Amino acid sequence: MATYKNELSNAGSSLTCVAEHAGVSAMTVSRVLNQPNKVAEATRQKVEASLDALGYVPNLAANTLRRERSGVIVAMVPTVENSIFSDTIQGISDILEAAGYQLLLGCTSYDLEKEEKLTRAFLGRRPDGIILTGVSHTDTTRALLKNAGVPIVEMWDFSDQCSENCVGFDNYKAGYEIARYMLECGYENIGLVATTLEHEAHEFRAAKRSAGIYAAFRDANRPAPLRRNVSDPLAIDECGATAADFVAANPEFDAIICSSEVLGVGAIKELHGRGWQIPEKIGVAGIGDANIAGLVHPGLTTIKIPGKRIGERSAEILVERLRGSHDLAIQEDIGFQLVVRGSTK
Amino acid sequence: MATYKNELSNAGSSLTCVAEHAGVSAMTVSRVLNQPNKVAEATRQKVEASLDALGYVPNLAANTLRRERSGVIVAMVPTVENSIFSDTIQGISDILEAAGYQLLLGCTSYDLEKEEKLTRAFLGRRPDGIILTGVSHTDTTRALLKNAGVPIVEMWDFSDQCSENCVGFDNYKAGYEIARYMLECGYENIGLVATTLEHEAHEFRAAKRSAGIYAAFRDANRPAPLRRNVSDPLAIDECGATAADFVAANPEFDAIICSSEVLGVGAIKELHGRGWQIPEKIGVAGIGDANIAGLVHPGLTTIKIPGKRIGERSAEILVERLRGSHDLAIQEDIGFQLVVRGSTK
DNA sequence: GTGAAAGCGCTAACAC
DNA sequence: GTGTTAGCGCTTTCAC
Repeated sequence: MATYKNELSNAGSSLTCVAEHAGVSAMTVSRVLNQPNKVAEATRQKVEASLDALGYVPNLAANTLRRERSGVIVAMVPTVENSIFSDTIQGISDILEAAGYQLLLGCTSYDLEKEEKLTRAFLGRRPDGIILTGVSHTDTTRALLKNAGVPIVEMWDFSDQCSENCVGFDNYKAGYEIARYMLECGYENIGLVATTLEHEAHEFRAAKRSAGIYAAFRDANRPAPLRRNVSDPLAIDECGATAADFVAANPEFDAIICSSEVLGVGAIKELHGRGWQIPEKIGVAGIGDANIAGLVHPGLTTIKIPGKRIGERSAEILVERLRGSHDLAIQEDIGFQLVVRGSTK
Repeated sequence: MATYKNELSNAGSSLTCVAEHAGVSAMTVSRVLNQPNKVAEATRQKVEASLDALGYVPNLAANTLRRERSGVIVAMVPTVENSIFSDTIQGISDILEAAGYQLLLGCTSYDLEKEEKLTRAFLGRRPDGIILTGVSHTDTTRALLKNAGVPIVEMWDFSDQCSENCVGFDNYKAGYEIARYMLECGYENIGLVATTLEHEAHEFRAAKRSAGIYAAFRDANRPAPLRRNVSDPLAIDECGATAADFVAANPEFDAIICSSEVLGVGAIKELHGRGWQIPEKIGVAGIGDANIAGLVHPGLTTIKIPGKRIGERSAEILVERLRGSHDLAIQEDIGFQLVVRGSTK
């Protein structure tokens, strides 16, 4: 005897329930959902009424199992708490939603081991595609991804030697550019405040930016800048204190380059608080312009990275790939932009 | 004949493949994965070797289908681009990860219709729980949720009459508190700059905050403040311009209350830029302290909302509920905090 | 235009 | 301790 659930509990309401309710077969209901034009008008209306009456919600787990296609895209970013990647996530989300995909978001905390763990866990969902931040991953992560045969996009970095899809900017050039600008401004004694994340591997994006900074000094025939590292690059007050202490300890400095937006803004706030004149007494530059560089006074001279665009393009490329429009890996340099504000003269 | 895939493509590698490779039944492999102590040591090692050799990744779609439990929690927030909800998401993510759940994130753009759409789509994944922002939803959304029988938590608002789990703060009180503070400061002519989102329903959180503000004026026997609305409450420059124009048009103002952090910060920047002395000439207050209120100069006097805590508790309560520890709905008032900075005297 | 059968990968329930 | 059977909800294939 029929056992379809009534309107008060669709928790188990299946195609079969709807089929019984409408007096047709499950297949017909499935067709109404997926290829309605292959169903007679009268049948369709009958089925749609039952669909409504039972409050049917398709079970996408069954769908995934049968179709070997989940409609899920995984994206992993280093942090979601800080706003660095907020607009990237928004960009990804917008594109995926329009294309009918759902977003499974992971947060790696800048930790490749955690990225590996998440990759393993997420692959269980049989995602149709994966967006990763950066081009550095553990060997196991790479193996897992390759093994799974899922198309991937690496974002927020750029390398034309990459075999994967890759959307971002050249972190080395970004570092080079801000340093070049500061040197051309005529600053004589520039200090560098940077994160320590880069100890891991030279592939890291922060390490690339530092490398670019050093290269600009070399090309200008200047000695490498004195450097101080911050331990928690997202803690703005701590960053500011470190930067200000660094300046205080090196009276010859006329400027500092900070390797991130948070660092730069923290430095401006703290130096300002301690009575240093910016930019007269000390110039400050940063890298990154997500949402706070323009708020402090004076504003932070920095490198603007089009995060939303990176997210959008990453998702777009993945979607195109899934539609089969592209077979070759795409490497896309989104570029960046020098933004000069009041923190430099 | 056996057809298990080799190491280069696990795309289809199933329990059965692993079982054949190890010379056992699929059930035994399943046991090694789920209840290893019920398997003989020797068998276990053999199976684990095969698991490794084939790079087996469990298919969670099949798991979900069979177990009627997906291990997925859905969370929906109004925006992911602005940092308002960033730490809430981080809080949710931290707790869920520790509890072994995956997070499916949705962004409603402050739109209840979109929330309904997303709800429908996400329910297809058979999530084990759902976290929603606010207590206002369309009737259909409510019906869908009820019908699905999924435990839910509503966050970022608080109502002790709510039949659902609810974690947040009293938006009305938050509005009341900032207005009360400004009145007690001795400001005589206060303007109100607010968002227009509240046109929808009086349930909306922004509308509640406004209602609280008006109530504070009434309780102080003051007439309702003059008010101006901003159209895009997330566009900081536009917000600032609107606020500054409002002040310029009403020379009698000695202070303004802004209904959000972005508004408040935008106002300070723009007023400062136009040469208004803050707080001497004009006081500025806001609501919200996600990450920028303390960066402008002077800092914004505002209401700090513990977003991360809200996210953590929301996820915790959901997880407890899923473990069966609680049956009754929990309403938890996380509270808020008045933060006085330089923008008020 | 519609339906019946089979099977995606997994595990609960029951043998042995 | 291990294997067999059945079925979760869906769609592909083929039959009518």
